[in-house]
Amino acid sequence: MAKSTPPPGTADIFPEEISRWYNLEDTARKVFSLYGFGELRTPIFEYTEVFKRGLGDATEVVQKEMYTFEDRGGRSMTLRPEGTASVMRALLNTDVLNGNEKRVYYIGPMFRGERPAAGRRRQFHQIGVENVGRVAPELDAENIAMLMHYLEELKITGAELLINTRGVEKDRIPAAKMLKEYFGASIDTMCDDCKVRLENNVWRILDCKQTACQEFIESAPDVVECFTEETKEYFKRVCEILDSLGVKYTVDKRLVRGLDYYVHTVFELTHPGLGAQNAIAGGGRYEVHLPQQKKPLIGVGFAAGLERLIMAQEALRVINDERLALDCYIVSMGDAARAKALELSGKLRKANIAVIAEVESKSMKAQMRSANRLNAKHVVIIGESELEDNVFVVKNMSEGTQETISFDTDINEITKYFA
RNA sequence: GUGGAUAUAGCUCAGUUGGUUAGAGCGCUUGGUUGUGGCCCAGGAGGUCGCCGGUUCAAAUCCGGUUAUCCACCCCA
Repeated sequence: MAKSTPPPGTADIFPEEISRWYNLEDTARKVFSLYGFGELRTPIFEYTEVFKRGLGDATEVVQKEMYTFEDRGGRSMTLRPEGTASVMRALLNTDVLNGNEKRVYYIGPMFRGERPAAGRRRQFHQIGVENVGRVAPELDAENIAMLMHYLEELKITGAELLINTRGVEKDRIPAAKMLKEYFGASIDTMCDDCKVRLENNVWRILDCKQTACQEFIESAPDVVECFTEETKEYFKRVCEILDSLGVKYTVDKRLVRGLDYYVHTVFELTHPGLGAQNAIAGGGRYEVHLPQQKKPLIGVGFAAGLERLIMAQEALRVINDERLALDCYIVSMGDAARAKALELSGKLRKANIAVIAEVESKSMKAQMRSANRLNAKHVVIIGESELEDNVFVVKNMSEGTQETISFDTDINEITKYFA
């Protein structure tokens, strides 16, 4: 069949389902602004280096999921696979490097060349926030609290929050060494992915789901033991603040996350209503290195997947089906009446009344059915007799009542009939 | 990249061990007294059964290939 399907992993979003999206976006704007965040819109593609450096060369995302292409000048560009790197690149133009705090959020499409599955698209949409420029456990905790606040407003209940600490660079050197020694002893019996990870990203082994690797991961030494007291204290403070804010969480020592820029607090929010791809949001504290920058940009943030938030809402039967509100549908009989209908529709729209005028010569019954199908609140009827008297009829569809109005009536007066 | 499932009307799906003009519900459309919607009733339109090839007197049905979609692995939002 010659149906037209969009490219794999992409989807058209039709007017009937768009109110879900408005809801997620409007709620985000409302909640995030309560915490002093403003929207930042960055380009949808960047120099490839921004992501390579920003996310880390060894990450899965950079290695095999990016949509990279050459522009006409032969420069390597990449469709953004996530939002943080672009935001940091943009903020270089501000004074964040001097210790000034910036609070921004973004909403938009992201692109990863993965095999589509439930809750996983190649073009998907994220809402993310970044609190950049300062390091404080209070901010890590507030970031998580804001995410929970957002979810609450979306009526998404039953989500599980997992948190962990990744330490900072100086904590990781001894920790990575320890893990390497530990896993090195049994790497021969572990999965192929882990063999690679042992060399370029030992931490990710802790995240491995292969059954063959489980027994080794279970009894792996606790990396936190290698962390400095300062780092441990930082995480403890984050947990304490979350407790005081009444945020429920579970510490998961195996939570690593896939991007290299994370330090200190990392977290993931999962929901049982989603299937295998059950993370609806994730984030943490980060240090992002950008091309030609000596100092990394520091911040804390999260990103939530809009498609997944919608899946969670649907699983919870959160109703959100505002239909297109049509104030008026104009039924006309004959060419002369139709001309009058178009004239009237123009006037009504300028008075902020949403109007559709029927343009086909259908029977009145058919036109009335159309009005009903479109959920019109009122119907204007213009037939031959109305034309003769220079009037039109306004019918209130829910009441079933109707009134006759002269075309000469002042528009402000006419408007009242559509209230 | 690897595995599994599916592919019939705009949508959701039936279609028996191959057998005449391929079905239902919803939707769409026309009408049910001249110009009034929803409910109800009666008609109507709409499908090269994903595509290509094979087996057969005969294929939506069996076989092979191909493409697409979905699900899972993986990874993450």
